[in-house]
Amino acid sequence: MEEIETTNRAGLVEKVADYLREHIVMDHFQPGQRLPERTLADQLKVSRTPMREALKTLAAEGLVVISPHRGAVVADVSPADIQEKAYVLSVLEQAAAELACVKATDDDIAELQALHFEMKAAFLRRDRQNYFRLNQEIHNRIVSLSGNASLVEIHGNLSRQLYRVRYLSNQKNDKWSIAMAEHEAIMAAMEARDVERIGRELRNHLGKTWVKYAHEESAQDDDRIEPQSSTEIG
Amino acid sequence: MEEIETTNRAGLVEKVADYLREHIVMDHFQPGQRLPERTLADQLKVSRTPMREALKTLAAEGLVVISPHRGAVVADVSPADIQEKAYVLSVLEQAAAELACVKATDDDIAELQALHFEMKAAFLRRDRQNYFRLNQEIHNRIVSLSGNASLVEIHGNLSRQLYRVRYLSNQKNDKWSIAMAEHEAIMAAMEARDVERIGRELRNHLGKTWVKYAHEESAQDDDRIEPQSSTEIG
DNA sequence: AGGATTTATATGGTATGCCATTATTTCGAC
DNA sequence: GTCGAAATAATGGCATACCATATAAATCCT
Repeated sequence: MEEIETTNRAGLVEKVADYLREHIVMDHFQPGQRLPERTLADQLKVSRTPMREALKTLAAEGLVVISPHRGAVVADVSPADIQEKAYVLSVLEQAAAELACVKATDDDIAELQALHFEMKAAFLRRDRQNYFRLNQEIHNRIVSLSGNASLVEIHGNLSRQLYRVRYLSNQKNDKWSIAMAEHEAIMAAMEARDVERIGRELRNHLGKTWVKYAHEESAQDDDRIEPQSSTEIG
Repeated sequence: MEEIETTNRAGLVEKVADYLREHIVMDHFQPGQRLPERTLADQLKVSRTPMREALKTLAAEGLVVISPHRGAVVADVSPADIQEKAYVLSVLEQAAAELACVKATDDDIAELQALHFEMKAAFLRRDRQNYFRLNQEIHNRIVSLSGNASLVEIHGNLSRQLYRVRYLSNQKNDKWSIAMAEHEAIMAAMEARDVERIGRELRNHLGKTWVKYAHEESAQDDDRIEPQSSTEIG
């Protein structure tokens, strides 16, 4: 069933980490669920060592929690945790947007707008999948345009920790139009290179779109994106 | 010479990580220096496994960089890196201070002021050691008072990454009085619970005190704090 | 003599075995 | 019958041996 290519074992821990991350993020492992290294290692046909290191990596990313002599469990992100992390994320994205607003080239902004219109297309088609993906890409792109590597890295980590709840939220969020309007405003501010305004819009946009949907999760189990990870990893 | 207590081996990786972190942060390992796991493990009388995991932990914290099949080296924090990280740190501390300004109890603020006056005492005595320690503690305390665990954690990581340069900067910084004045202003804003003002003051305070001292490091090797880690670890 | 190729050595990556700790289950006593 | 204690099973922590790769050095060819 689940197996990882046995030849070319270089970077095994990365593959295992990616695999586990995908499954955690896609909510195939419930929060609080134990991740016994021996069992998982056997299932993936790898030894315990890369599994241990992969779990440690995910622990550093905040997706799992490792307790001494207790092992690893999927991080249980409480509603309070989600709000806290979401707040930090909004702070980081605001800072990033302000930097990007100044440093981005016209081409960068053009590309951003292209993505924005792609997303709008997905929005009009009620294509949740692509809407979600493009939304993510736009936010990540803005952070990248800040030109601050540290900011990019920290934002990425935090974003991953919130990926699951954001994904689940997107599945049931009926306030697409509001989010779209906010995105329009953000893009306009970026185009006008209005630092003050983009900060305000971004801060306003985040923190209210999907936070309140926290922990209504697992309400429906159908219509999920299949991780495809077994094929990607092998 | 360097050895770790053989009994009570619970949490060995933490001890090893603490040991290495201390030495890196105290600049006993130069940036770019290789950290061969086998050699270090032998020196510390531990096996490679906890050493590997400790290095992985430090890599996650950004203190070392691990390249595939190349091993771990002490992270070389370039001046550009320092500025980037320092900027993110200032953003985080500003956000934290704004939260703390609202959420802190009167007792919290009183304790903060007590620390502030202790620091002022150290300042008047030209006691760099305690001035530095108290300064650190005050900043960390403010972040704690934000009540945002995620913010505390991320700030802590980033702060550790900058500890070395901040420490070295403190050794030669002759602009103590300016920093002190800024601290006074921050405390005043906190006491007045003026969110707007504390954000401004904090943002102003950080980013100019020690950033420009980046990478003038290793100018003097005397008058350092000895890590004391061999005794702490054992 | 200089450069390239090959080989040797050092170092990281992975697998596995043993030991310590913890959780669970069962048996006994109240 | 229930609560507690002890034993056993399950799991993580650590050590070590083996394998793959990269870097270096040395030798050979040009």
